Amino acid sequence: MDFIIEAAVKAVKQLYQTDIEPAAVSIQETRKEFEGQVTIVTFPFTKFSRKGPEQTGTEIGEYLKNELKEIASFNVIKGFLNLSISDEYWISQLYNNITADDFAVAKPNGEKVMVEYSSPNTNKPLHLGHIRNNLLGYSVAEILAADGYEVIKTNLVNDRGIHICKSMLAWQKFGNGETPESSGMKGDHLVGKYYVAFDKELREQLKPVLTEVYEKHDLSVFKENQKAKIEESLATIGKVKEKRAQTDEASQKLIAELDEKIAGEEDKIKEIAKNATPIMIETQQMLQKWEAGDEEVMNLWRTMNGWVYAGFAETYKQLGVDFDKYYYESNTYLLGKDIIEEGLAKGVFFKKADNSVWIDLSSDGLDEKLVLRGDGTSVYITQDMGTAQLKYNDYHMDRSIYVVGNEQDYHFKVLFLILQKLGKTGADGLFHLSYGMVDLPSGKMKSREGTVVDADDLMAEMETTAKEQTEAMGKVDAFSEEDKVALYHTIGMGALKYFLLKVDPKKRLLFDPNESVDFQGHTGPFIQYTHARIKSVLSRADYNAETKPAVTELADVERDLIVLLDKYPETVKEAAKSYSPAVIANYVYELAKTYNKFYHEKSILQAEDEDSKQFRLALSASSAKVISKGMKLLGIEVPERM
RNA sequence: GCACUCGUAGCUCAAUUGGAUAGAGCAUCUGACUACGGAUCAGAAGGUUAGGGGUUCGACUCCCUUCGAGUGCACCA
Repeated sequence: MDFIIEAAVKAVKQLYQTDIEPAAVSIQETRKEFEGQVTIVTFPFTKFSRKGPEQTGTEIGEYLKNELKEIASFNVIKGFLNLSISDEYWISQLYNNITADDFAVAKPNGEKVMVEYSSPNTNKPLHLGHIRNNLLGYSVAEILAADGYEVIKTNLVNDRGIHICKSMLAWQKFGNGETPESSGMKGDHLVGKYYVAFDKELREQLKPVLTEVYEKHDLSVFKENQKAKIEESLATIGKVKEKRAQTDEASQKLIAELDEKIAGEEDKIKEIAKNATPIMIETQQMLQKWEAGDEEVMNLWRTMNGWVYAGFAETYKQLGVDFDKYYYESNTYLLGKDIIEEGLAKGVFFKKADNSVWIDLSSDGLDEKLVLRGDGTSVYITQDMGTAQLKYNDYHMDRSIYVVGNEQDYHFKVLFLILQKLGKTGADGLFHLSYGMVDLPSGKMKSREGTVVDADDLMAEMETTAKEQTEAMGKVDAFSEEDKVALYHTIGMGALKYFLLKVDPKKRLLFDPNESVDFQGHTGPFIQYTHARIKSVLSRADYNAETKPAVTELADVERDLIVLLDKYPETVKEAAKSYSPAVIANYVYELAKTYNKFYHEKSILQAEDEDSKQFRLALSASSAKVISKGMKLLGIEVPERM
């Protein structure tokens, strides 16, 4: 609708002798209860016109109507100028733009963008939280590609570290040589099983250590600094308990607070005490061996990671996501130290007496942040600085997007700020696509309480539900077994993906495992059904896409449909700009809904005449095309029949 | 304690980024052509946008404040 904005700018200049920016023209879709398709808000112009909003609107309306042949009529209600654009214009949009093969196919914009997503740990299988991450990352990559970017999808695999050693050690101790082949388990699940086994053993071994602390008050197994921390916590617990004893039983809120405080301190002690268990000490030793390149440990590491990768590959395939480039932390965890040197030389970082390196971000409203330990070893952020540099060296991308949960907001704020202060090329193009956690009705998913929703299980359940629902309708009896299986996958995944993607990424998402994902209403299958139905109609008709039927007037639903279809390219732009698949999801739903309304109101195959029929077929074909394109941006397939 | 995020119909989500009478789906109730596919469509009911104050011609949106929920504040990753 740029031509309207342009004309409005001209109108203000002609009528009120004032130059305004195109961005200053507030333009929006006309609300359904009023006549017209495009509305200009005229309140902002009253200061130039020095007339009331109605009169200003009328004057601009008159001007536009004379100036633009596309404007058939207008009406003014309060400060809103509603423009009715001619049917001729909409019909020509359909035939000249929407039905064209290159409709909404963006020209390459010459910019490169990297999208990093998934980034799993190789010690346990993927869960629902990972699913959201993967779907978001994949979809954002698709959307950016559709907007003309060259996209590189990357996966930074967390394949090393103490947590990986935990499952390795547990397998060594309790595994009896079990393999995916011998157990029939998917590799990632098998490794996850030993991660759980480790945790169980750790809890057993923790009991005597805690007894030492709480009953015998013997802290001799701990190092000096650990001792000090435990003593501090013990002292706090003592004080809080005293206060609790004096508190009136009636003030329940205060008691709850105090109990929480005690639990918090006890957790701190537990964390420290864990390190004194034999199994944790062994794990630490294993990690040291790994870092030293010990042959036996490396072999075990390679073998078990290999199992996990095979498992992940299967999950990714089911999910329909993929990557152009894998980075492994085992290759990147030592990076970043040269950047420390660089930062020190530039005066961005400073050194403390114990040789540790820091950055002072207090002028940016943040704290001092450690970037290198006193013993010269890296911390998390050191490594991330190095990896950012590595990625840039590899691809020289203009932008880099990290799809990571919002619990790491602070980390990325700091990381990006550091890179900017270092004056790194590309630092301004960094963006943390921070998404909300997936919660259950009971709150967070907790592996210890067994409430984690496993990715593979969930996908399998979705397919089963799709199967039940479809069979109940008895519409696929003619399908081959193979086609049925494929269809159930398409529908089940469509329901799941749409359910997760229709919500604004920033917002937390509630998932109730006891309530199956819907297949009716505002859902993926609703949209898939609409597509299949259109295809069914098209297959029964002799649709001629080449000729242009002589149609000059539109029914309201027909016009609504074209207006929506016409909006698709700018919707993709908006989604790309805000990195939000939800924008696409809501648009496609609106489109499907409008098509269904049209379908019910207007007969296609029994249209009044051949021109109308061909016109409605063109509308139908275009709707199917845009539904299919939009859903593809969400990573959702649409079936021909269902 | 400090910082950040969030709070919209019973439930799950929208609201063109400050615009008109806050819209959808689910659930509830009422209807639909002997069908171009009923996983659909039409309608009813459902709201003090957590509460209070402010800025503005105009506030779900911006500012202040109270309440409630979540997350982060390691020489862990």
